[in-house]
Amino acid sequence: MPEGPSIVIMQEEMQAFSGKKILEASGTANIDMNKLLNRKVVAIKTWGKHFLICLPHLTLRIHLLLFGKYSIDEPRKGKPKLQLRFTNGTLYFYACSVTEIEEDLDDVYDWTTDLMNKQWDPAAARKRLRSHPDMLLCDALLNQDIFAGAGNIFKNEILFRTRLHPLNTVGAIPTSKQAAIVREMHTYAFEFLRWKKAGVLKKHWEAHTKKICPRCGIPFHKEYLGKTKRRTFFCESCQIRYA
DNA sequence: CCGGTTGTTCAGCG
DNA sequence: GCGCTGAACAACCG
Repeated sequence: MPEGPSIVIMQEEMQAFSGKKILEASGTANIDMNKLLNRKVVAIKTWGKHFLICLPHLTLRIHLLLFGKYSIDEPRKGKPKLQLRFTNGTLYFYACSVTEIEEDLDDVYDWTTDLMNKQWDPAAARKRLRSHPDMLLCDALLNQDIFAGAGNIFKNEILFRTRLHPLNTVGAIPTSKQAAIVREMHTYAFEFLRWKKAGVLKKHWEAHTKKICPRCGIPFHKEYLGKTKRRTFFCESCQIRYA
């Protein structure tokens, strides 16, 4: 579930609870459930992979990590980390991280970094990318300070679309390629959203989990690369290595 | 049925 | 203090 577009879908599914009062709060998360009682959800927001339930002067930050799941009205097996009952239904969150944010969200989050946000700023993203010349592309494309909401699927698909080898450093590639990464990231984010909603996301993968390059037909490499050591699928022939 | 993973944080170590 | 490694979390798919 966890990449940015999936969190936007979750937000849409839970939007009916915005404006509602918490009648019951429980779960294994290490927060004080009592203080949530009778408080009104003033907004539900997202930033990258962060799902934000805003109460007056307090925000619950839910991160699904790798395995997290949620449901509405239908409890799953296992103990929820957080369960919130409202007049119009109950929200369940499993295997996730739940933390509290006391500060003003605008002081915590740079909304221009979030691929899914209206305030997404490609020029600012190019600048942030450029500021890490020694970072490998396979790490940069997962960096939430540069591309909030991007995940491993994004990384593999964008590197393939831009014909860039994952082991290039940011500084080694042309400025035009840096711009192409930023552009494709944003384009793919909304394709991901559309395809995920339609249940056809996997069908559109060109690189992620693939064994053969769809462009030239030779076998993909599958390696765990970079500081992030995440699965990377790439074509040694089609994806250019500058340095 | 087991192995692997759309992710992040933190403890422990050198 | 730094960077690196591994653990922890714990659900589902193939």
